[in-house]
Parts: sequence; C-alpha cells; structure tokens
Amino acid sequence: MHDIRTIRDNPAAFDAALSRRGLEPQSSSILAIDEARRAKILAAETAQAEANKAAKEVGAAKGRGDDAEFERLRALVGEKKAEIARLNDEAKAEDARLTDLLMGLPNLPHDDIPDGADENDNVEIHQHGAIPNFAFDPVEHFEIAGVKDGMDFETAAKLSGSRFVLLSGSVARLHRALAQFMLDMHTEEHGLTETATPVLVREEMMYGTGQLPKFGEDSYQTTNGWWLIPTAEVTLTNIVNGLTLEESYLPRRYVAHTLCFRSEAGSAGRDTSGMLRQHQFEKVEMVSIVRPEDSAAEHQRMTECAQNILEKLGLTYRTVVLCTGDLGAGMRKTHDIEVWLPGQNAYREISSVSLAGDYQARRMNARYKPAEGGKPQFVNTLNGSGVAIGRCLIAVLENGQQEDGSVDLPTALHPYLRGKTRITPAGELE
RNA sequence: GGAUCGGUGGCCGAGUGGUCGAAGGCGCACGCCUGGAAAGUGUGUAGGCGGGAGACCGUCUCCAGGGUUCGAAUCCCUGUCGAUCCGCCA
Repeated sequence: MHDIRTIRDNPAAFDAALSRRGLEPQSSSILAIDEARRAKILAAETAQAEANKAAKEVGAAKGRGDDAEFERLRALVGEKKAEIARLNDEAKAEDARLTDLLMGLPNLPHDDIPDGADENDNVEIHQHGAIPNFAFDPVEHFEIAGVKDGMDFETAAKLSGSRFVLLSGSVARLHRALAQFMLDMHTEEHGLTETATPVLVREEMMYGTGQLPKFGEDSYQTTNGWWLIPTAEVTLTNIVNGLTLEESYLPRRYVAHTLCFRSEAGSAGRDTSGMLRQHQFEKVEMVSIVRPEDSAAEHQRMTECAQNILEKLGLTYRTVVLCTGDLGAGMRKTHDIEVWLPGQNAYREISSVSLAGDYQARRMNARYKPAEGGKPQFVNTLNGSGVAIGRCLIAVLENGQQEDGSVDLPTALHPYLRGKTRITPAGELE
C-alpha cells in the first residue's frame, strides 16, 4: 500500500523507483484516478453539508411553530438524500479503484540495493569462514551413516505425503537443541523478547503482512477459514496491528520459535530430496517494530543477530543483498544469509532479513505517536529468520560429518545435549 | 455444540432519538506548587478524508454492512469479533 500524498508530491521519483522493478510508470494513471476521486468527494460532501444544515434547522422551525418552513425543510432534506447517496457511491467507487491500484503495486526498492534481473545479480556484502576441506567426499545430510536412521522420509510419506520428515533419536534431539540454542542467544545476548505465538491466524492478519491477496497459493487454510502461518513474521508483526503506540514503546524486538507451513506450490521438483524444502518446518523468527529513521540500522542489527547464530555454530556463510529483480514484493531491502553445505557443494539460503518500511504498517494501520507531539506516524517493520531450524540442522550435520559416518557437533550445542559432543556412525549421541 | 451478555476516543468507562465527537477517569503534554522530586493542583489533549497559502472550514468515524427517521452512539435486521456459563476435549 502506497501513500497517495507521496506520489502526488513526487510522481517522478515514484515511477523511477517502480521502474527498477521493471514496471511501467504508474503515476499519471494513479493521479488521474486520485483527481476524479477528490472531485467526487468534494461534490458529495458539499451536498451533505447542505442537507445537514437544513436538518438542523428543521428542529428550530418546529420549535417556533413555523409549520410551513418545517415542511419545506423536510422536503428539501428528503430530496437531497438521493443525490447524496449517488455522489457518495461514485466517490467510494473512485476511492476503491485507487486503493486497489495502490495495494496491488509492490513496495519501492531501497535506494542502496543493486539493480538486477534475478538472483544472479545479487551482491555479496559479507562472508565468514573458510570453505571447509574434506579428506573424503562429503555427502548430503540424509546420506550420512549416523543420520540415516534418525531422518525417516518414508514413514513421513506414509503419514503425510512427500515433503515431510520424521526425525527420531539423536537427530530429533539435535533439532530441538538448535531451537533452544537460538532462542537463548536471541533473548540473552541480542535483547529480543521471547514470544510463543499461535500458528493459526485470521485471514485479516495474512493481509496485514502481505501474504494475501496475492500469495494465498503458498499457504494452507483450514476448513473454517484460519490460515496456517508460513512464518511467524505474520503473528509477530501483527502484534501491532491496529495500534497507535507511544514512541517510547519503540523499538520493539520479538523472537519466536514456531512451526511454519508452506504449500511450496511453485517449487515442484525442486529440492525434493532431503529436508531442505518441507511443507512443515520449524523456524526461529525475529521481528522488529521501529521508527522509520531507525530502520536501516535495525536491518543491519537483525542481520548480525542471524549471522551470530551461524558463527557460534562454526558455520561458513555469506550474506548477499538482493537485487531489485529478486526482491520480494512487500520489501524494500533484503539480506539473504547463505550457509555452506558441503554435501551440495553450494551456499544455500538459511535466513532472509527484510526491511518492509511502512508497507505492512499501512496495511495493518500500525502507528506511533511522536514524543514531541504531532500526528501519528506509521511504524516501520522488519523481519528475519534467526534462523531456519531444519536448514540449520542440515548445515550442522553436513559440516560436522566425518569419514566414518559420524558427526562432530558444534561446541555451542554441547550444553544443550547434556555434554554429548558427537553422533556415532550408528546414530547414537555420545 | 447450547445459552446469555457485550463491542464507545491512546486506554478504562458514562451515555436509550436532536443541544453528542461524545461526561468522568487513566495516560500524555505544558504550567503552578517544591531546595529537588513525589503527592497535590490548573490548562490542554481523537483519527481519516476533502478544501485552503494559512488562520481555519467542511465531511466521515461510537465493530461492519443494511434499514427506520427530517434527524441515530442511541431503535430494527444481518454479519463479525469478544466475554461468561453449560457440554465436550488435550
């Protein structure tokens, strides 16, 4: 959702920003609708003002006992009614046209992100760790001897179908340990507020964060209308839906560990082996609610929170800033953090940290009252994974694998495994 | 699932047909009081949209949508959300 006044003030800048997304100029048609809309509003309100004035005088006429005037005014108000209704309908129609148009357009990309067509044009901005050298050919996570028994895709397929997994034993334990580790890091070292949220939400919330109306195909809905969240961004961000906050309340920084559900409708055939892409997975998600002037710094801060998790786990990663062609519709700037997976011999996305500006805040009507007074302003929202647990599990397993099929586990996780340090080739924790 | 009661400003809460954008309180802002603070005290304090250079003016908003009426926060209908009790259940 865009601010019509910003477009009015500087249509050229608006078109220039959209053109970076490969879109045709929109401002002239937007402004034409806006002008028509304002003319209709003015007409409707003028008619309404006349009717209101007459209605007010009706009572006075009655009080004076001026029956002739009373009847005349009554008739006048009655006549105006139809005209007002018609003008109002026309004004509403123009307003709806404008809203639909503004809602349907993607967010404006941030000035400092690169132009580009697709993911190949993303730009690396940070890299940590060396590409590990193995004295043997590293395998994918599900091929590691010590992992095979604890990562059961066949039983999961029986239970639920493809793109599900049943974890058991030491793998399930490691999976749980990762979630605990991440939450502790974020709450105790990064200052985020731990939150446990619903995973079923009202449709309205999916509009608030922008999953709807365009991307309903990607998510699941229950028979009675709830949506299963594709990410805790939905619940955490919508905490401030409809609120007017005191400025002193900001910044607000949340973290939650939740299940996430995605239909993966558009990714048939991609990443079908292993647990890289599942219909149901767990993720630790961070969301910040900040003043607009703080959003760029907050974006960097959140990126570092996610990076810190990977560093503590001894993983190699790189951070890229998405180019205009790869940027999500609702976002102004996104950092993807990609972890090195030896089994795939590639970097794969493990976290995505995004700055939405006021795009979501406008949809949610989430504002704050400036401390120095003045009109309420829209907040800025940011979200980022900190990080995807299933993918992190993959990374830990593939990077820790040994030639004998065992897995050495990162020191940071040892306390969460009651001192256990490795998975044996037979799949035992020891 | 059954029954009942509700939805009013940033928050709480009065208000059952016009004088209501709406008492009172909280919160917040500024002032007084104070050595300084607390307490006390005074004043102010909704949002959206439109017009206007501006002062300011108009219009809408008491969950949403319809209806009754010259006139609706108030009456009627529908929807929606919430609470409580009962039943069922982890």
